[in-house]
Amino acid sequence: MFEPTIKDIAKICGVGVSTVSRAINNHPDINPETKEKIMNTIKEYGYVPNNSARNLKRVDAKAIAVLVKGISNPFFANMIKVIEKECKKKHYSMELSHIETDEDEVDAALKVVKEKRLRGIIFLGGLFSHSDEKLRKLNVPFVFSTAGSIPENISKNQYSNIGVDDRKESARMVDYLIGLGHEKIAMVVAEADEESIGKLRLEGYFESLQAHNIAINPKLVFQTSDDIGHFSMENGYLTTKKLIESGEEFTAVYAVADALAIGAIRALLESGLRVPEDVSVAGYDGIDVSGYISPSLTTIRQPVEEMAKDTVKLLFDIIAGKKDHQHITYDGELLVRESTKEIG
Amino acid sequence: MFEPTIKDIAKICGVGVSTVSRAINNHPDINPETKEKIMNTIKEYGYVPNNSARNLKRVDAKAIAVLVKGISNPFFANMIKVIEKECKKKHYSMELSHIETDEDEVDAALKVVKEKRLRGIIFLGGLFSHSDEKLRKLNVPFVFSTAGSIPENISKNQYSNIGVDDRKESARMVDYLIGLGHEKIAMVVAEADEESIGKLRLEGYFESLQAHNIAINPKLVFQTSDDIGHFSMENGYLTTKKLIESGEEFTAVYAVADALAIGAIRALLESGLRVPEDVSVAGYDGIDVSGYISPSLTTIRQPVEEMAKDTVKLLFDIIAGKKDHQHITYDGELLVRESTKEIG
DNA sequence: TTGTACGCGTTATCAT
DNA sequence: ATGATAACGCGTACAA
Repeated sequence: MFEPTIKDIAKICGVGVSTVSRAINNHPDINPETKEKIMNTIKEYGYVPNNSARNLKRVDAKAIAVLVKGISNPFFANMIKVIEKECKKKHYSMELSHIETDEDEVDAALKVVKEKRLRGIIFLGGLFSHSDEKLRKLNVPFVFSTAGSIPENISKNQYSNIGVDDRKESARMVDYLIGLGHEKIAMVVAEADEESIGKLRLEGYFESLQAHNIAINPKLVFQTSDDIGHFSMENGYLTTKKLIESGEEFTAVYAVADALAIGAIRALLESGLRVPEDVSVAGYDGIDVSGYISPSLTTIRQPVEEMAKDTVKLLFDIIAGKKDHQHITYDGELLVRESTKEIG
Repeated sequence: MFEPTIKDIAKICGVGVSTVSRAINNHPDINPETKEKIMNTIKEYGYVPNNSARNLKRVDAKAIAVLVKGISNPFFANMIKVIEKECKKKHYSMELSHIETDEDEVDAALKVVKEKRLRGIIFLGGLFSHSDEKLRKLNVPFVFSTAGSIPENISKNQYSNIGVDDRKESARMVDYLIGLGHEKIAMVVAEADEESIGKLRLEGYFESLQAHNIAINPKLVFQTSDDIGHFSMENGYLTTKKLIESGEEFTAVYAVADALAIGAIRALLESGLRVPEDVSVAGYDGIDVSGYISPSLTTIRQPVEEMAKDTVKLLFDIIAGKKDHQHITYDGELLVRESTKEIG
């Protein structure tokens, strides 16, 4: 199989390599006829420019990268779409890359920046446990998005952060449940031990209970299993089964993610409990499906579109030198739906 | 900001570049002490090898790429996970890349192969409308997965194909509904006009009706809107609303995707119709959530895990020259659950 | 075991 | 408008 290079094309056309390069890259200084001839040979021979070689030379890529932690999270799918659309508007290309749960996102970022000469990075998901020093190495602007609340350990002028305050919003949900008369609120939580959204949301739960002088009952806090998808419906289902079997009394279940809540509802229903008549159920995230199931799920919706748009805008502003790093917190929206109900 | 290259590291360590290279790439011919010293300086200076330069030199990457069309499809998330796991077992790395709906997957494949010197490609989703000629340019083995049924227009020894026969499985679902006594089966279909799974599944519907001598009522076939996500719950919801408003009589709704079916159920419920007492609903795909909603959804489950595993295995076998291209068809599994019911 | 030098395919600079 | 040529950063053949 013959893989033509730019040299081959040049030779075939009887021109220099730079002319071919100009044809490919839409440079102005080129005779339209020459260009057309070159483009035709390119098509004829199926020439595909080697991106590695291009990136090697290129200084400036007019591109950004989006680094997503946890590809399976449907929550990100929407954000990515919006980000992509916004990038297109600015004539930037977007490199999407996903990182393993156990991979260091800053290391990954370091790599792609070097490889592709990007102008900026958006981190979706993941944690904040990065040293100032490492972050400094990343000498392109970057924005963390949907990252819970702002950690105190790194200097704020190193990076931007956009997201909702998970602790606060979580407390708001529990406030709401308490307002409905619930006091025995069971908690289904994932990844509470790590520095993650799970922990923040659990803290919000504690915070709200304390604020209302309701004693915390540790027997009502159930951790999901580590063996299967942490935020999966299956995990919500199994964990809620355990809760039911524990015999502990409860009038509401609050799960730190909609997927978990959906599993929880199923588990309750199968045990003969009605939702919301016997038990109220609340979730967090506001994923699409939460509004289509029956009963539809009361949850906290994050303003995904708005956040995504602002993330891109902010990043471009920083790239253009128009702005400094910022830390923006959005309010979540409490979506009161069918799965929660006032009690006696 | 100083970005050290391999030369800088070599100079700092007082060694040649090749020694540094050997240290990085775990080559055997190197003094352990030298290696340690080099690795330390690398860490100290935060040296990150430039991947573009590496790829440019590299002939053989021990890596494959997975090209996914439609990142938002939760159906693929599972497959990708399995593929990744299998790749790790073989000590291959996996490059995940997503393609726009309107992008040509073969062109995209051509690019990544050149850029990364990959050994093989797995296509997830997407269509088959590619010319033999173009496919031939892709001189690494590739496997199409979950691609519906096999098209006749390209030579089968050019590529492999793994998937379920969407037309047949779709017919099976309709057979089942008819077996329950349903004759007025409404259809919610997406992308029926293109050469896609939507069309195949619709054909299966026609096939089954004809086989049972039931007249096809075009007024019961509803196309989803093109304006919003083709396979989204919202689209299923809105389309079913239209169906209900049309006044056409029906006892069952068959949607060509679970997401659509979930939207359909919601629409029916909101209109005061009970599922399955008044209307049976069936989906297709077997995504996780279909088993957790109430009523749980009768659907066709594709053997995702098995297919993903076999896809990887087959690709590796072809790479190793152990096998020729193959075309494997899996049987779907009819998951009879709560959303369908026998009628008088 | 280690170092030198060349080339991978492209773009940018400079000359023409 | 076009062509020759020097980088880009790395791996590797070959020499030492």
